[in-house]
Amino acid sequence: MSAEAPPVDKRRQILDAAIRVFARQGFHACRVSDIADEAGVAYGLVYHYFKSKDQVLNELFVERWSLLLSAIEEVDNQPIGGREKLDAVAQFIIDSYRYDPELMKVIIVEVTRAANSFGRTHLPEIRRAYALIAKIVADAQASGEFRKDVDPEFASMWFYGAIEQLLSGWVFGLIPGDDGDFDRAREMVVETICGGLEARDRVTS
Amino acid sequence: MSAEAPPVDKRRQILDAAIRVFARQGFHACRVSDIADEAGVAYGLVYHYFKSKDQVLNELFVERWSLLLSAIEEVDNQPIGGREKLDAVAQFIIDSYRYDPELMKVIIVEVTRAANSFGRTHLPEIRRAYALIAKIVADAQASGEFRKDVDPEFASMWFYGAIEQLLSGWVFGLIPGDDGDFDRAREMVVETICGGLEARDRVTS
Amino acid sequence: MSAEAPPVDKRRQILDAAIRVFARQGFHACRVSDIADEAGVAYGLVYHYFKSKDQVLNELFVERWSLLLSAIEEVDNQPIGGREKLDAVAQFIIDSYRYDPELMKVIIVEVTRAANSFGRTHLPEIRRAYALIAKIVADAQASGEFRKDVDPEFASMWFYGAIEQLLSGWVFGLIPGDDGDFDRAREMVVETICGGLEARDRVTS
Amino acid sequence: MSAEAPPVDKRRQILDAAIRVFARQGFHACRVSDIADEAGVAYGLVYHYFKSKDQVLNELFVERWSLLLSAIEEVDNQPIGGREKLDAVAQFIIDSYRYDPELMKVIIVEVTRAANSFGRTHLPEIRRAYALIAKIVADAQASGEFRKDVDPEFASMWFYGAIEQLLSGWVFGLIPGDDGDFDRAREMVVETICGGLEARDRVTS
DNA sequence: CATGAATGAGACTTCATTCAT
DNA sequence: TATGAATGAAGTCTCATTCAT
Repeated sequence: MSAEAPPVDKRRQILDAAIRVFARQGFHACRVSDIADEAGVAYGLVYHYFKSKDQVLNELFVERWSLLLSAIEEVDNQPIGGREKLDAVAQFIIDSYRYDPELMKVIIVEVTRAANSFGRTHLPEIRRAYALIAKIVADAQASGEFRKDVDPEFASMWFYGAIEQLLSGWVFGLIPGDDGDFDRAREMVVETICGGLEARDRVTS
Repeated sequence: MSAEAPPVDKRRQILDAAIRVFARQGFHACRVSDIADEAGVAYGLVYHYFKSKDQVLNELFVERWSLLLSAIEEVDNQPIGGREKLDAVAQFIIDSYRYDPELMKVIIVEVTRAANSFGRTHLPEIRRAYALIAKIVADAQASGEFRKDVDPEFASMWFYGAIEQLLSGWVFGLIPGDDGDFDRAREMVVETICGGLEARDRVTS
Repeated sequence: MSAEAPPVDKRRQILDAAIRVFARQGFHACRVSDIADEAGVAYGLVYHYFKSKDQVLNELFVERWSLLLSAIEEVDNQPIGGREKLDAVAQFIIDSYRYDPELMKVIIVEVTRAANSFGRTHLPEIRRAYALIAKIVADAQASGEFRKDVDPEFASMWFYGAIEQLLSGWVFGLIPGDDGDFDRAREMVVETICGGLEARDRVTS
Repeated sequence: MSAEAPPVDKRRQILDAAIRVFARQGFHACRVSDIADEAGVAYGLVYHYFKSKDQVLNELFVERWSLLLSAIEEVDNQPIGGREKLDAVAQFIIDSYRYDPELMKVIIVEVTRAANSFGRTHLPEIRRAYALIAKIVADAQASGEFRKDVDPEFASMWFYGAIEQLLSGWVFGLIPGDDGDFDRAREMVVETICGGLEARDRVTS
C-alpha cells in the first residue's frame, strides 16, 4: 500500500469554508474565490462540485433546514404537551446556534431573513416549519391546554419570530450570549409565550 | 386659473420611487436606473440629490426609524401600564405597515433583517428601539405589573421579534393580511406576550 | 444714484480662480464646479463666459503665451548680441514664474508639457516660440558670435528645455527656489549654454 | 515539427498593447477596452493581471525607468571623464527613444512630464535620476574637469531637460528625427552643455 | 479531480454641459 | 447676468462562470 493522500472530502471542505466565509462577509459581499481560498482549493473546483455560488448556499440551507423540520416533526410525535413540544423546538433551534453559530447565522441572515432574495426560493420549506409549529399550537388548543382564541398560524409566527430574534441578537452581539444565557433565554421565552397561550380563567378584554 | 408649474419635489419623487423599486425588486437586485425610471427623472438626478444608491436607502430608513423611536418614547412617557404601552408600540409598528407596506417591507427586509450588510450601519439606532422597549418592560416589572424573573432585554427581543415576524409574514403572504387581521393580530400578540409577562401566583418550574 | 454693487469682473474672477484650481488639482482632476466654488459664483456662470472647461484653459494659455511671444520678438529686435538676447528670454520666462508661479505651473504642466492632450491644440504657438529662439541662435551664428556647427533648431530645443526643466524643478520642489535662486539659475544656465554655443578655437572631436 | 501552442505571454501582450495605445491616444483618452482590443484579449483579462488602468502605466514606467537608473549608475562607475559620462547617459536616453519610441513617448508624456498626475507617484525615482546626473557633474567639478561655479543640481536639471526636450521635439515632429539626427543631436547637445561646463581661463562676469 | 487563465456582461458613479427661471 | 437643477453619455472595475490543460 503506497502512502495515500489523506481522503479529504473536498466537497465538504468547500461547504465548511463557505459557512465561515458567508458568516464573516455575507453572501453578497464575498466572492467565489474567497470560499476557495478559505477551503484551500482552486476556485474552479467550487464549480466542479456546485453549479453556482447560489447552489452552495442552497445546499447549506437545505441540509440544515431539513434537520430542523425532522426535529419538529419528531417532537410533534411525542406524547407530550404543547408547552413541552414548543420547549423542545426552541431547544433544538437554540442548540443549533449554540453548537454551530456560524451556520445558523448564515441560515438566518442569508435565507430566512432574506426573503426578498434567497428566502424566496425556499419559502415552501420555511413555511413548512411555521406550519408544523402551528399544528403543535392547534393540537394543544384542541386538547384544552392552550386557549382557543388565538390563531395558531399567528402564534406560530410570533413564537418562531421571538426565537429567531434571540438568535439575531446573539449573532450581532445585542444581548449576552454566554453559555448559561442560552438555556435561560429558552426557558424564559417558552415560559412567557406558553404562559400567555395557556388556558386560564383570566378574562381578557 | 393661472398655468402654474406643478410644485414637484424631485427629491421626494426619487425617494418615493425608490421605495416602490426596493420593495418590488430588492435593494441589490435593482439598478439606479430603475429608480430614475420609476421616478421619471434622468439617471444623473439621483446622484444630484444622493451621494450613492446606499444613501437613498439610508435616508428612507432614518426617516422612518426616527419616527418609530419618537413614537416609542412618547408612548413611554404616557401614564399608562406596561401592557398598554406595549400595545401602543405594537400598534404603531403594525399601522406603519398597514398604511405604508412598501416602505416597511424595505425597512425590514433591507435594513433591520439585513444586519450583515445595511443593518450594520444602523445597528445603534436599531438597538435604541430594543432598549426603549426593554425599559418599558423593566418599568412594568418595577411597578409589580410584570413578573420579575424575565430579563427585560430578552423580553424586548422577543416582543419585537414576534411583531416583526408578523410583518414579515404579511410581506411574503404567509399569513392573512386583510384589514381586520392587523388589529386582531396585534391584540393577540400583545395579549399572549403580556399575558405571559404579567405577574401571577402561578409557580414556574 | 442707488448704491451699486461693486463692478466685479466675474469673467476675470473665474479665470483667476481657474489658475488656482488648475495649479492645485490639475486640469483633469478638477471639476467645473471647483472653479466656480473657488471663484464664488454659480457654476452655470462659467458657461456664460466660456464655451467649455477647455476654453478656460485655452484662454489662460493664449493670454500668457502671446506675452511670451511678444517678449521674445521684442528682445530679438534689440541691437544686442545672441547671449544677451537669450539671457533676456530666460529672464522673461523665469520672471513669469517668479511673479505668477501658479499660472506658469498651469501653462507648463497642462499645456506645453501635455503635448498629447492640450498641447496638441497649441502646437503652432508653441512652435513659434521655438522658432523665434532658433532665429536668435541662427543670427548669432551668422554674426560669428556662435559656432556654426550646431543646428539652431536643436539648440532652441535644448535651451528652452533646460529652462522649462528648471521651472518644473521649482514647481515640484526638486531644486531650491528661494528668491536669489532665480537669478543665479538664469545666469548659470545662460552662461553654460551660451558658453557652449560661443565660437572659439577649441577643436571638437 | 510538433504542433505546439505558441507560448504567448498574455500579460506581456497586454503591456505591449498598452504602450501602443497610450502612445497613440494618450493615457486619459484611451479606455481599458482599447488596450484589451489592441492586445486581442478579453476586457477582464486586463484586470486579471493588473489592479487598475493606472497600474498598467505604473508597470511600464517602473520597468523602463529602472533600466535608466541602472544605466546611469553603471556609467558613473566607469573610469572616464564627466563629459564622456554625460555623453553615455545622453546616448542611453536617446537610444531608448530610437529603439522604442512609443514607450519613451509614454514615459515622458504621461509620467515625467505629467508631474501633476502620474509623475507625482514616481517623483522619488525621477529625482533619483536627477541626483545621479548631479553626482556626475559634481565629481567632474571636484576633479577640475568642470568649472566649479555651477550648482550640480541645477546643471543636472538643464542637462536632462535639454535632452528630454529633444525627445519631446521628436515625439511631436517639431524637429527632424531621421536616423542620423539622433547621433548628431546627442553630439551637439553634449558638446554644447559640456563645453559650457568645462573649466577654462575665460573670465565670467 | 484539479487548476486558474480567460471571458464579458453589468452596475455604479462622474461630470461636462444644457436650460428653465 | 446669474443660478443650480436636470440631463445622459461614458468609463472603470467587479466577479460569476466557462474552459483548456
